[in-house]
Order: sequence, then structure tokens, then C-alpha cells
Amino acid sequence: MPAVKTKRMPRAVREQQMLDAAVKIFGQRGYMAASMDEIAELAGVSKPLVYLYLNSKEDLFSACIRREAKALIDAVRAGARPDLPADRQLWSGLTAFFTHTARNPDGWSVLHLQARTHGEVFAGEVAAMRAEIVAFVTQLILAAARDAHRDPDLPAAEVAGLAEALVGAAESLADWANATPGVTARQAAATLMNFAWAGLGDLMNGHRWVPPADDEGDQQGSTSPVR
Amino acid sequence: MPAVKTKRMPRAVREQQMLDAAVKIFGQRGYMAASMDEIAELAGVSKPLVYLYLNSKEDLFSACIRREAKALIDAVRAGARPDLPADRQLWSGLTAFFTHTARNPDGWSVLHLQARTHGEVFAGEVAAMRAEIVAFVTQLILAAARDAHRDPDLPAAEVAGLAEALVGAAESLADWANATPGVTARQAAATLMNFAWAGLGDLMNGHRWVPPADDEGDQQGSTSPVR
Amino acid sequence: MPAVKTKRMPRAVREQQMLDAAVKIFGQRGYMAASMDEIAELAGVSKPLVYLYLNSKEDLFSACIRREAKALIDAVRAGARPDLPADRQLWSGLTAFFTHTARNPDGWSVLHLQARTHGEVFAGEVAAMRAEIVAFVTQLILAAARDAHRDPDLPAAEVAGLAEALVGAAESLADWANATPGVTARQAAATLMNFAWAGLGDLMNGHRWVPPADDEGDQQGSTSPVR
Amino acid sequence: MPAVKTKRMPRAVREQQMLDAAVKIFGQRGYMAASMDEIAELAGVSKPLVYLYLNSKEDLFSACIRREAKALIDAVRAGARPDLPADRQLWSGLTAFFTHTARNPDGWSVLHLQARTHGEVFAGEVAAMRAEIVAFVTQLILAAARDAHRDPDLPAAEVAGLAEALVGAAESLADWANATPGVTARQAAATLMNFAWAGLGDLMNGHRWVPPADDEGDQQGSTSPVR
DNA sequence: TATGAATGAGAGTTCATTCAT
DNA sequence: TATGAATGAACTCTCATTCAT
Repeated sequence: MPAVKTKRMPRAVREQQMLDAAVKIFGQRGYMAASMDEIAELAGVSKPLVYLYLNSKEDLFSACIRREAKALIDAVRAGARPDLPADRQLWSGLTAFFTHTARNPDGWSVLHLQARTHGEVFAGEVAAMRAEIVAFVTQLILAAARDAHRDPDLPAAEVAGLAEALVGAAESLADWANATPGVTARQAAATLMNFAWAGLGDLMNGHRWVPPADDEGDQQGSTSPVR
Repeated sequence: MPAVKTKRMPRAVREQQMLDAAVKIFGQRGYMAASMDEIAELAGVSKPLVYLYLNSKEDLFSACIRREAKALIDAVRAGARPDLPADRQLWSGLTAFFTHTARNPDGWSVLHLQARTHGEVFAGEVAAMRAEIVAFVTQLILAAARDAHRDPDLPAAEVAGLAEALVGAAESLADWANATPGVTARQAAATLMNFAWAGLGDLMNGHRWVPPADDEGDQQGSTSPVR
Repeated sequence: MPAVKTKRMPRAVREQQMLDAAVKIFGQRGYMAASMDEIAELAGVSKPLVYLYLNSKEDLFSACIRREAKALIDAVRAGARPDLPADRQLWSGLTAFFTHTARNPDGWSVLHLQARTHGEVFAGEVAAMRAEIVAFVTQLILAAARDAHRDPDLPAAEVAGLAEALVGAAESLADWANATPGVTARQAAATLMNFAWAGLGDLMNGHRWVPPADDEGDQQGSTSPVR
Repeated sequence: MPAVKTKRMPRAVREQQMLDAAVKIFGQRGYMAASMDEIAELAGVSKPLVYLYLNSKEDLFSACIRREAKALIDAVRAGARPDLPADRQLWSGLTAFFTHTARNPDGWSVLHLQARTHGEVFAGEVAAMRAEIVAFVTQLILAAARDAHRDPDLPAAEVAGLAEALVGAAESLADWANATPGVTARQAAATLMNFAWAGLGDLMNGHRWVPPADDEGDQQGSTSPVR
């Protein structure tokens, strides 16, 4: 199923066709197993043209990462509604996120799976995008604290860890949702909200789970999670 | 830096050396980018010997997966203490998990990153291990419910999603901890406990975050996470 | 002594060059001992080009067999003259056959020697060609019977055996002629005609050599071949 | 189905086991495709022992050729009965030949198929055996001439060609008989006697098939084969 | 006599990349 | 703008052969 072979298209269009093909192949096969031959064929052009426009396999992969990262960020941004309370913002952001990853499984695979397995260069490009999302979530956590009129004295490092955990959980759930038929974006988002939001709330109220003083042999409990 | 060339070792020993080398190379480069030459050199043996003992690149990779999966499961099992309350069990299991992944970053990479990007066969081997862990966590969640003498009427599907989210979050945090200098296993475990345990407790009390009825246009909040 | 390196030739031409080289190498070394490197070098191209056009060593060998089989059949067909009496037809067919095998020793080696030692697939391709020739000879034997206005009541099975023997003898003589300097195609053909034609004639007259009733102990001769 | 592993056997016995295995493998796979591993396993010994006794793959193959050549010659010799008339001698020799090749298909394959496709060294070893047989047949032809009390003035070269043709036909028929279920050694021998003996007789009476003076365009017949 | 451990050398095959038009 | 023709380099895998015991 190569693209219809239309000759003499403007460069920008051809490039998008190539990127479409590349994202699909890279997403399904991985960087190393993807072959430029297959990508060119799927794009409906000759291999030299791919090189003329995208320069090399590495550059092509980079371009895929950048395009898909931007698309994902844009989707999440479009889902966010700064006027809503923090929990609603998180909810809509998550929903947008899961919707996008469900609609673009290959792009998501490129970002989350493939880019991280090959060289620091690619990983760096993804890390930049991820940092943006973590920052967004961090902001929400702090906003939630403000909404609650509490200054729960959360140290920055702790907030960072929480944001990281939330984003990490979201990423894992995206893979899970894509791999599990019948799980919708809303369900994935709801699962995560249920899982995380109360915990965050507790934290802000100063209820935290305190690790036992000593790993071995100590018996002392902690704030019981079940009230 | 090839291993010291000790000659004429019994087969079982050589095999472990080869697996050590293979896990390292596979973990760092990925399945496709790893070359049998490099693995053999790192193991301090000739390539034919690798083939004689491990048969093929695929089989070698499989053997790595199986060995590392077993090691991980064993580590978590050794960390679990069935006599403790559920939260303490989760805590010690998580600590063991993060400790193991921190000490075996290459093995963890093989399991979590590399094995999932190449062929259903490999993914299946990992999935089996993951299923064991998810089952363990699921058990803990149910035990927590029992501990609290509540029958919170959590539907099985919801418990599955929660366990999935928890395991997913743990996996992501393991990557994060490995990539972020200065984060200890205990810190990672504490972050996740804080993040998750209170939420689970709330859920069992029937406090759940209810998504807005309609994505577009509805303004009304929900159970506020921040009290 | 690689072929003169002429660059940028149309595919069809290059393919023939490759087949030329392959037939030579396969014919001289055999299928297994022939190396794609050597073939590519003799063809004056790089190995990848051989693979691009001919796909694999097996396919290349198959292509050689098909090309050489066709050439041989065509040569024999071109030599046949359906208007002549049967003996003359056989003579001209044999002459064409020995001429062709003498001019294409490598092709003949591929067909007769090499193709039969590797896998049923290859043997099958040659068998098809051989069957055509045997059919042609069978026809001639029957035509000779008709020419003689005899119905010698030759059973089909016997005719088949005779045709087989004649073709087998021709094949062996082709090898012998190629290996023995100074033996021309005409000489080989004459030898075979002398050897076979009178015997056939006798057979059609009902003079056949009758084997002794019992292998051991019987003394009695048979129709003496020498009158 | 490796040979039963009996330890510490006298060298001569072990060598025969190895040759048995080697002939089987060489005969079925060909020289190049046969692997020393497979031969050693089939022989029920370790590879170094094969090298200790037989020295190298080449030497092993040579030994196979020599053993099988001797066996074949011996079989034919044992079948010959110098006291009989020439035709009966030929008959019994042929029968012995076809019987032996039918009982030792792998050995026959080594001699007739495999040895001729690899290097002049091996071909030479077979040629020596073949020469013996051709000499035997030549003798018979001359004896037949004597029996007939004729000195048909057959030039030596012609006799050589005839013997060659007869032996070649026999070789081809051996392959054919081995490949065609239901064809017995006696049938093969009878076919060849019928095919050849009358022709020889005619020749000795001076009836020979005379080739047309000119290949192209000449119409002139020849001694009609059908009287 | 006999073998487990080990390897140098080379096979077929594929791929990212470029040249010439 | 676009492509058929072509290749250097690297990969997985196999094999005949030897060493040390």
C-alpha cells in the first residue's frame, strides 16, 4: 500500500509523506530494523529523494521525533484549559494525552519506545519534550496547593518526584491502553485520576506515608492508607 | 576491555560470562544494534563459541531475558515479607525492586526497554514476568481492603487498572531513578508510596474522582482532591 | 581477470553478464564451492548488485539452470530436421547436442553434473529438460519402426529403457568428449550412432539378446551377437 | 541414529565405522555440504578422533573413494567368468555392476556423482578405477571379435570410443535404476545388452553407420538401421 | 585411545548511502 | 524535481581444524 504515485509535488508535501511513512515504519520496527528502502517505498518515492530531502537515516529519525513531539505537546496544550480548577485541568490534559496516543500509536511508539533505545542524541530530543510535560504537571500540583489555600511546605524535590511519577504512570497507561483492546482514553484518564489525585490531596494535607526507619527488622507502621 | 582471557573453563561458567556480556551490550545498544562480535569480545571468547553454546542471536537474547526476569522476580520475592501488613509489604517489595533495577541497569534495560521493541516472542517472555508482578500487587491491594475490614466493592476491572497503573509508575520511576544521579532506591519507593497509597486508601473508602459528565462545556468540578 | 569494468549498464545486460559468470563458476566449482564473491568479481560487479538482481545463491543457480537448459534444448531443436528419415534426424540431433556441449562445457557441467547433486528443486528443473529430450528420442525410435514397416511389438517399457540408455550414453559421451582432447562432436556422434543404431535395428527385427535363465551355473549362450 | 557408542575399539574397526558414516554423508550431501560434525556423530565418535585417524576432510573423502572404488571393482571382477563366451561375460559383469550400485547407492553416488564435481585430485582417483573397467570392456570387445573369427579391422580409437560409450551407458543406467523404483539389476543389464550387443556385432561385420558427408544440405542416407 | 573446549577464516546476505543522468 | 544503477562495510552464522587433558 504505497502512497499513490503523484509526480512533481511541492517539497513540503513530499516531506510530510516521507515523515508519515517513516513514523509508521520506525514506530513498528524500531530504528535499526527499519530500512530506508521500506520507508521510501511506503512514501511512494525513490530512495535518493528521501536522502535529498531528509539527509540521512539519523536526520530522518530526528525529524520524526521532533514532529511527533510537537504534535503531542500541541495536543496536550489544546486540551488544557487554564481557567479551570487544577484537577479539571489535569483531567482534560490527560484525556487529550491518551486520545492523542491512541490515535497515533506509531508516533507514540517512536517517542516512548524507539527513541529511548538508540543513542543519547535521540533520547535528548525526547527528554526535552518530556520536560515540558513534567513542568506542566508540576505547575498543576502547585496550583492545586494554592487552590487549597495551603502551603503544605512541599519541598521542590518532592514535587518533582511526584510529577515524574504521575507522568511515568501516564506513559505506562498509554502503552497499556494501546495494547488492551476496549480501553478508551477516558477510561485510562479516569483510572489515573483515581489512582493519583487523592494521594496528592493527602500529601498536601501533610498526610504522608512514612517509611520505616530501618529496612530490616523494624515493625513500625506508618500512616495507614486505609482510614 | 575484554574480560581477562582465562582458558578452558567449564561450559556452565563460560555461558554465564557470555550472558553477562550479552546483557550489558543488549541493554546498552538494543537488540538490533548489538553485534555478536562485540558480545563475544566482551565475554572474552570467540564468536563461534557463543554460537556453540547459545545457538543464535535470538536465543541468546531470549536467554538474557529469562535470566534477568528470574533475577528480578527473585529479588522482589526475597524482599516481600508476607507477615507484614499490606502497606509494609508493598514498601519492601518496591524497595527491593528499585534496588535491583539500580544495581542491574542493563538487565532492567533489557527487560523494560529492549525486549518490548522486538518481536512478539520476546515481548511475551517479559509479559509473563510482568504478569507475576501485577498479580502480586493485585493481591496486596485486595489484602489492604481486607485489612481495613471494608468491602469497598471494587470491581475486578478497576483493581486491574490500578495494579497496572502502580506497576507502570514503578517501571517509569525505575528508569527515572537510573537516569537521575542521586536518587536512591528508598527515595524512589517513598515517592511512589506517597503518590499511590493514600489514593488507594481513598478509593477503598469509596472516594473516587468522578469525571465530568461531558468533555466539552461542563464546568462542574467533582470530588475535590484537596480537602 | 575480472571483466572489463563498464559502468551503468541496463539491467538486462548486467543480468546476462552475471549469469555468464555464474555458469562458469558453478560449472567449474560446483554449487557449494562456488562463492558469490568470485562470481561477482568475474562478472565485474559488486556482490550487492548480484543480490539485487538475482536474489540469492539458490535463485542464481536456478536461473543458470533454466538458461542453460533452454539453450541446450534450443540447440538440439535447431539441429533436428523433421523431414529427414529417423536415423538422419538422430544423427543431426546428436551432432547438435555434442557441438553445444563442447562449446558450453560449463553450462553442460551445471546441467549434468552440478545440478544433480544439490537438492530436489534443482534436480527437478533439469529433469524437465531431460524429459523433453528423452521424449524426442522415443519418438525417433518409434518413427524408425514405422519407417521399417514393421510393428516389432516393442513394449512401451522397453522403448523407455532404450531411450534412457541412448540419452545416458550420449550424456556420458559428452563428458568424455569434453575431457578427451581431440574428440570432435562429429566423432562422438558417429561413435554413438555406430554403437546404437544397429542394435536398435536388430531389436526391431525381433533379434534380442536373451539373458540366461539363471544367473548361477547355466552355461548356454544366447543369440550370438556376432554372426 | 548414531552407531552404538562402544568405547575402546581397535583402530581398524573404528576406521571402518568412520568410512561407513562418511560414505553415507558424502554420498547424500556431496563433498562440500557434508560436515565433519555430522560424520563424526553418525560414526559415534568425537571429531578429534576422526582427524586422528583420517587426517583431514580431503583425506577422508579420498579414503572413501578408494574403498568404494575397490569394492566396485571387486564386485565386477567377482561377477566376471573368464571361461564363458564374451557376451556372457559382459552380461554377468553388468549384472554384478548393477547389483552392486543398487546395494550401495551412497558409495556409487560418491564415485559417480560427488567425486567428479570437486577438484582434479578426486576425479583422478575415480578415473583410475574407471580405466580398469574400460580396459575390461575393451578386452571383451576384442574377445568377441576373436570369437567370431573375424578381424574386422577395428581401429583402436574406435574400440576405445565404443568401450567408453558402453561404460557411459552403464553408468547412466545405474543412476536411472537407482532413481526408478521397480527396476532390477537384471532388467538394467538386459536393457543394455539389447541396446548394445547387436550394434557391436554389426560393427564387427563391417556394417557401420556412415555419417553423411556434409552436415548441411546433404540428403544421402546410410546403412539403414532397419533391415 | 579418546574428547570437551576453543577458534581463524570465510560464507551468504543486507543496508545506508551515492553517482550519473 | 527525480531516479535507475551501483557499492563499502558490516552482520549473522558455519566449518574444518586444533589444543590440552
